[in-house]
Amino acid sequence: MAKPPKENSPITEHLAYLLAQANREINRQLEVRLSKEGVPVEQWRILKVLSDGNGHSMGELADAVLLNHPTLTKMIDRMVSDALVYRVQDPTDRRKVLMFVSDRGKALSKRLNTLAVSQEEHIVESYGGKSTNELKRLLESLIDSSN
Amino acid sequence: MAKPPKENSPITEHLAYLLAQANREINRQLEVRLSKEGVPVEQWRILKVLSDGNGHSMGELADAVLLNHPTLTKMIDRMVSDALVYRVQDPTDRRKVLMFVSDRGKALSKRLNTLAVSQEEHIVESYGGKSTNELKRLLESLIDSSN
DNA sequence: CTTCAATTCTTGAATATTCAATATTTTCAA
DNA sequence: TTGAAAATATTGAATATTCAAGAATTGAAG
Repeated sequence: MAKPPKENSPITEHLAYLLAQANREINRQLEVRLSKEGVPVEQWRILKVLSDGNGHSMGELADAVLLNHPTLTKMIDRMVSDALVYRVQDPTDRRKVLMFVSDRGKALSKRLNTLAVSQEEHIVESYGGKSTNELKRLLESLIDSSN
Repeated sequence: MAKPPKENSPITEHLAYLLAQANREINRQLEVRLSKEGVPVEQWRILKVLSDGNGHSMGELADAVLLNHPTLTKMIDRMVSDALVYRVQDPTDRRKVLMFVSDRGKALSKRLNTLAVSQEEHIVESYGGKSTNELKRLLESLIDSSN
């Protein structure tokens, strides 16, 4: 039952490749939707994570939104300029910076979520709800098994 | 049965996010393996695709290896310097450039494949052969349904 | 306590990617 | 057959990402 690809089998049989391809495609579609608000996918992730209203440290946030620390720092700089988020020094550990979403950021986040949800609805339509749920379940457990 | 995320559900319930997360994780693992040969994942893809021995145009290749044209051009420049691949102008359509893999490139490709296969074997061990195959099948059909 | 190592975030330089424009060749309609 | 439009690949400038180093704070061992 276990069938890793053979040495000479096409690249399209590698899990790593299929994941990259699927991710690229879905990400591109999402990008198109979000471009209505002129915002990259990463900013949607950031706003979504911060929208729980709690402060999140840069380290936490970087993990959650799948960005390296320096990349996140620079993206947050831009978002601060756009008044979408703001920094507060963590009073209990002054090495840390806690990020919060502004009202403006919350409003944008809401609009972005609508767009993201509508994308997923579109996927569910063409791909099927059952497949979508199975795929999600399998991805979650792959991620779990990789830690 | 169809359950797209609600507006306020966590980002971890979005297919787009799960794909990005899984891809990031698996890609990172592969990167570690391939670093033994000092080669980025994209070069593995390129060498693998070219290893069928046929000439592939830059356009074809860019699609196959999931890179934009200019990015591919520059990566190929490096690989030409490293004598892994070479360019030939397509005699039947001189707008096109056909890429071929050199002997040195073939040898490297073989070693890279061993590493990539061993990664997938490792995934199969911890994640299970059944899950791996199901996941691959679902990813393939997601990709199909997105065209 | 004090000092040294670890943690957290940011910065700057090096590197890579992307966007828009260019050059070349082919296609095809008039 | 000619000339305009489309297709293909590359280039250069603008942008973004990454790597390595730095600054500030905390933790913890002696």
